[in-house]
Formats: sequence, structure tokens, C-alpha cells
Amino acid sequence: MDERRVAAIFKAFCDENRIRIIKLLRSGEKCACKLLEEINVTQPTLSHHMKILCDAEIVVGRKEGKWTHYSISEKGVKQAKECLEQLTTLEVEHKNESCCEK
Amino acid sequence: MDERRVAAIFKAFCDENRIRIIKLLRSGEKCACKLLEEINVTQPTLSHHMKILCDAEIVVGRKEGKWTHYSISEKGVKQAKECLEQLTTLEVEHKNESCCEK
DNA sequence: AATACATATTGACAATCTTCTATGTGACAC
DNA sequence: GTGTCACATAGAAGATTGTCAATATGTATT
Repeated sequence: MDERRVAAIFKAFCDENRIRIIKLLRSGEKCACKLLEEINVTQPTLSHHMKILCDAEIVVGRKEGKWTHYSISEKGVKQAKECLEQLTTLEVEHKNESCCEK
Repeated sequence: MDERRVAAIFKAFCDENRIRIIKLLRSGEKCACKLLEEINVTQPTLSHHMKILCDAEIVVGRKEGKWTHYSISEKGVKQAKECLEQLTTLEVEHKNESCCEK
């Protein structure tokens, strides 16, 4: 996965309000109006954050009439975890000798 | 863990150059000068990124004379993984009824 | 069609972030 | 001490992001 995509995924977790939103969604699907009641931003700002969360695929939106119900995407979360794992696992082969020895 | 700290941790993974740096460190400890050769930024910019990575505790620096050797922090990575896990695991209790029903 | 409601989009502004140049600091060699 | 090297810090410029008010879009109701 390229650096650009990785950055986009973890951008979901880089803002305090988005983290609050994710935490709220742990208790299950919620519509935007309910989320709006609980976090202290205007409706367009919430909409903006939901877009970032959906683009990162951490959250999915389900439209139903006038409402949009948001929930945590198990698939997206799995991908984020795998991404974090792959990014931070030390390589056993090709181990570099340290540079700049005394 | 509070939202501010969570955001700081994942900020480590929100920039393309920082992701490149982390990837480079998968092959083992590297000093700043070596990292500088491989990513296309100036020395102060690298220093700035290393500070963010160290603050997030994803990377640790080890000073040795003039040099600083950086490596991935197993402890910090573990914490980030646990944080991601905790943030995205659905709660079984207190399951909310969906709002805004037709 | 007219209205009301839920959400998205636009445009502007402020805050934050990335990057640079210039300079500072600490370690080693002479 | 003087010079050099590796890295950090300060300050400024430009880009990106978060936020809001205003407006648009789409859906249901009357």
C-alpha cells in the first residue's frame, strides 16, 4: 500500500472530534443527527468529519430516507490494523548494519 | 486514554514522509544521517518529523556521541495497536437502539 | 407544488502542519 | 580554544485542515 493511502487511513484517528465520533459508534450504528447532539460542532463540520472517516473506510454510511446511519466498518478497521501491523513489523532478513559507528 | 493523546499517537502515521521513515526503520536501527540520505527533505525537516515520531512513542532515539540512532519502539507500537483495538471494538453491553426510525 | 427536515456542498477564515533558511548546541579532533 | 560534524531549535512562508455561515440537494409530508 502506498504512503498516500496509509496517511489517509490514519488521518481518521488524527483529530480529537473524529476520535470522539468513533468512540460513540462503538455502541452501534448512529445517525448523523444523534452524533451531532453529542459532539460540539455544527452540522457542516460533522458532515466534513464523516466524509474523512468514510474515505478512510473506518466508518460506513447507510442511507435510509432522509437519514444517514453511520457505523464502524469491520472491514476497514481490519485493513487499518493490518496496515499498522505491516508498517511496524521489523524485518528479519536484510538486517542493516548500523551506520555511523564510533 | 484521552482523545488528545490518541490523536498524537496516530499523527505519526499521517504524513507520507513519516511513513517512509517508519518503513526504513523496519530493517533496524538507523542514524539520522542515514535517514536523511533516503528521504528527500532537509535536515531540520527530518528532525521535526523525528520529534513527532518520538513524541508518539512509535520511534525511540538513542544518543551516541554526535549521532542519534533511531529505531521502532516495540513498546510504543504495542500501545498504538492496543489503542486502535480499544477504539474500534464494538461494545456488546449498552447497545443503543438506532435513532431516527421511519 | 409547497413545505419541512436531514444531510451535503460551497466559500471564507483561522488554526495547524510541513517545509525551508538561519542559527544554536553539544561532541569530538586538533 | 578553534574548527568541524551531527543534530536541534527558531522563525517565517506556504499548504493543508478544521470550522463556521450560507446555500444546495434530496426525501418525505401535506
